[in-house]
Amino acid sequence: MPPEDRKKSRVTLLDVARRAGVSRATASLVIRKSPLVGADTRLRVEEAMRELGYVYNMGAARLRAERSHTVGVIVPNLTNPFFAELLSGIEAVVDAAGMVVLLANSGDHPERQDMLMRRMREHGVDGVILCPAADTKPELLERALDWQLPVVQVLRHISAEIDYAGADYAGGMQQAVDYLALLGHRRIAFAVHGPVHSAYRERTDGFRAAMQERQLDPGIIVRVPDATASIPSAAPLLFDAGPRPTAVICFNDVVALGLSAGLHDMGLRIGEDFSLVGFDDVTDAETMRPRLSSVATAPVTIGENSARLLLDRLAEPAGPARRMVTETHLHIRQSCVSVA
Amino acid sequence: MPPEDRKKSRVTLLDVARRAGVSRATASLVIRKSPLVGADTRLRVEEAMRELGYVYNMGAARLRAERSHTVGVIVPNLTNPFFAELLSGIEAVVDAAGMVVLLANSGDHPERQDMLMRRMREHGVDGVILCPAADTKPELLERALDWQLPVVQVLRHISAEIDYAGADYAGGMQQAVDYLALLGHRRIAFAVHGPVHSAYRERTDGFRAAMQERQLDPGIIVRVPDATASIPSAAPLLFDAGPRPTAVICFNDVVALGLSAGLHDMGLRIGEDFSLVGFDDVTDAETMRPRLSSVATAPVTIGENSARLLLDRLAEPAGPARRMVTETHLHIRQSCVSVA
DNA sequence: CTGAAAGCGCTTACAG
DNA sequence: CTGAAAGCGCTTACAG
Repeated sequence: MPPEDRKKSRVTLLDVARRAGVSRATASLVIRKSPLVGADTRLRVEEAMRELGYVYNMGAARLRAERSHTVGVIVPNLTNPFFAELLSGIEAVVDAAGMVVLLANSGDHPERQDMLMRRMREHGVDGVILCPAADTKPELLERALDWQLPVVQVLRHISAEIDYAGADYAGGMQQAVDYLALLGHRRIAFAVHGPVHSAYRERTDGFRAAMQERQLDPGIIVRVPDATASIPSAAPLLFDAGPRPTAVICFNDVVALGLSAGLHDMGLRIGEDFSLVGFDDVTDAETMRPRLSSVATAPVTIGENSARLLLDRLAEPAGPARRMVTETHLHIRQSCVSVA
Repeated sequence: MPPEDRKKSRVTLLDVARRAGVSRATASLVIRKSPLVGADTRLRVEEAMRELGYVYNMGAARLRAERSHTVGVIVPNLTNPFFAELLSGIEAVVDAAGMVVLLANSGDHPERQDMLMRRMREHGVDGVILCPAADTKPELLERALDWQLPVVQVLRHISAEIDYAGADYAGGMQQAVDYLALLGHRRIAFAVHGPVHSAYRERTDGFRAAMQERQLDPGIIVRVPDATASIPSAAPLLFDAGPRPTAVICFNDVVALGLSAGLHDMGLRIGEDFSLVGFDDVTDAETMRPRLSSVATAPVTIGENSARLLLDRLAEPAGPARRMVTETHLHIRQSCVSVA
């Protein structure tokens, strides 16, 4: 108990062992909860740890054991609430596994992402969960394979040979189109923005396929600005592109929020004069007025899935690549009307 | 170049040194960019590193050097966009300093937070940026001091002797009250929610002081649910608490969004029949309709400040505690009307 | 400007 | 069930 001259040098496992009258190896076994140690010995060691204020040194352990209990997470964006929810799901399961996340933001720049992957490696992460920046070269993943660094792709994928957790975006688009078609809409626009990547393509292709399947014009696609604040003013674009749509499906809820505001500014009443469906179903969907009907992609669940995939991979490095693609669900609220 | 039987064991600094025909110490100096090494030697070593595919092992370095180039970040919440922006600011400056963030979510539970602090220590972080959970005991910080673990408080503070980065919440409330008073409002409600902590108290006290200063009734305070989705239905509470207010100041934008929806549901037109001002000015403020007038607390900046504070502290462990409290700014948009 | 030696705090076989 | 020894990959003085 008397701290004596602690302070100056950290208390080590050897100190604990000496105090408990056992060898360092035994103390080490106690820490790792090995069943090899007798109950009384265990107690003595645990008490010594408490008395001395011992703190486990992961760094030293990792050096010897080659495991860091650390997972890298690289996302292209941190301010989009969608990624915040994803991150929250990842953090929860990583944490529950007794590990900790190293977070980094690639800003959707492949070069930065390269640098970050290197940094993660230098820090000895056991694996990384990566939402690949747009235009990431597949080589990045091959290199990771070379490095023996387990990677799981989340939300976006660039290689079929690597674990992946995402949602069935194409299916989600199908649900949105089906719903609007059922309400009688024939001219349905699709509003996109942001960089092009697998999720972008799946959403766009999903929209086109669903429209074609119903013999509807799949070509009313408008691109709105990436900057959130500029989206509202882009609403008129919806009516510049050929046939006047009666509804719009949005690439994500950020676009939906922005267009909803912009349409309002144009004097259109969402859910009365015009229909709008969002994608992702973030919490804002419920708090806007009219409430936004949106395709739920459950980012928290995707995050959890990606973390579980990685944990499984660490346990079974050699297994075949897995994909966890969750179904989407159209959350119907108030932003759509049926048309005659 | 020929990888030979690499794969099985990692290439170490000794391998690099041998390849370059120098000693391990010299190779180490090259890595750390010491000026002691001759240009030609440096080049030879760098080439050897490239040829061998050498990766620096932070873990080993940290063991010897007692620095991990790692900072822990503990927040009470990850899904609130406000924290996402904060995190984004932190990540940016930590990253720019060549360090990496270890992220954890306390869920606003002091016990979890204790566990996380311990975990951070075990992982050897150089310091931690902490947004203390509500009801955190000050002892937590004293212990950190004991541990020689640099901590900076962010957004909320529980000790004046520890660095702190936040915003002038009371001043922000003053701005909100002044603005509404100028528009002629006399009965102004204050809608709060969430756990009680320093920022909560500063906002509440700030509201009360500003109201009193203007001889207005500071007592119309209503508590709305914590769950975002339940806030709209709490809007009627505003009119149950004594004198009928003509305006409401919200604890944060999450409350503002929710009440805005709820007031709309009651048939009130924000910015015409009723006035509402938010707090934090997150991106949603600009995209809602009517646009939300909100007190900007600049979470990204606060995040940056906290990270800089920590970096400074690492450079100068002994200096006096510092506080960086940024001014708020009332961003006037469309959600308020003047009353006769 | 470069090299040989010791050591950071653990874990891992290997004996007993 | 416990102990003595070696080693993980670096950095840190200390000589030269």
